[in-house]
Amino acid sequence: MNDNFEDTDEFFSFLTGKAYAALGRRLQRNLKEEGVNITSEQWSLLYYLWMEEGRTQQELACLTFRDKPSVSRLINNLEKLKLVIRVNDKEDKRTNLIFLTKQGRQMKEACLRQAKRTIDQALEGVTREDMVKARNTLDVLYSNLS
Amino acid sequence: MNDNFEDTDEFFSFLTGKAYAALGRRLQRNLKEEGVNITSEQWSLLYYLWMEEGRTQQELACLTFRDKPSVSRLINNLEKLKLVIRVNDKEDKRTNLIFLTKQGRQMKEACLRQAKRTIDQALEGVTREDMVKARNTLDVLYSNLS
DNA sequence: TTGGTTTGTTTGTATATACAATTATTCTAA
DNA sequence: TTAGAATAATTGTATATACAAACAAACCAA
Repeated sequence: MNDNFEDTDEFFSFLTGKAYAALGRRLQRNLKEEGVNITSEQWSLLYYLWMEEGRTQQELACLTFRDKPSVSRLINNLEKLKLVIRVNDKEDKRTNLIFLTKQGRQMKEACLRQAKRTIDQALEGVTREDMVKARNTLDVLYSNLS
Repeated sequence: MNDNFEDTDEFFSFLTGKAYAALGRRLQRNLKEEGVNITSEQWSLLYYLWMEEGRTQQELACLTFRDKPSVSRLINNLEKLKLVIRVNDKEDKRTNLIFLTKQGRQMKEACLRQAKRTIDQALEGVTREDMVKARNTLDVLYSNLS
């Protein structure tokens, strides 16, 4: 990279997270159309539970790149919505295992369908190659900063 | 894009915004090292004021891709920190023009320096070409969703 | 000129996030 | 076996965000 400050503008306008934010808003909107009222953040946590239940909050924090308090509070909200339950682990009482409720499990189909739809909308005109490349660049960036 | 759900995983893990979040955290940390205690969000708003003062909140909202309430509250906080002031426009009393205080103006150098440093840290091992490509991909994505 | 619309900002309300400190449980090493 | 370290989760506090609704000023058309 060269040294002038114009890069600052360039860089931050590309990485302001606007694409990410727009994607989250669209996902939420698409879910709403399907009658599902959850946030994109809640979606991302549920996603890993649809893949496999009984994870710890710690695991969910790792998977979703959040800190533990954030996950704790996300789960509070998901519990209020009756989509998940905390089950205190009998083996290790410090740990909560997070399970889907029946209602949470039933949403899976519709939610994955809307996620797919959101992605299709987002990626119109983007080749798979470009998408993978961008992903890799962002991954390098993330690991540089971690 | 093909149709299987594995893409969902791939896609969302790349676009969880983790790179963006990590960048913001690092910027904030770097600023703190320099003795500047502002958030990365506050930085991004100040950035456009360092380039040109006297902008309206509306303009700042556009430039930073935030909604108007978000900008209003960001400015509340920046006012508390004595870094900016609202000046009610005499031509159009609906409008506030946002100016830097002396203190806000003095931070420019240090803040831009730390931004540059943050970017250098983030982009280690990333070619300019890859960075521009990723940026373009994200821009397409954003415009698809807007 | 006046009444309806548009525009710029703020307020209300809910969610999400970070960081630091705390609590509760488990592990571990003397 | 027990005291101190490590681990899982929660709480406190502050910031940022979205969406909807409210408010005030300005514009505009009949």
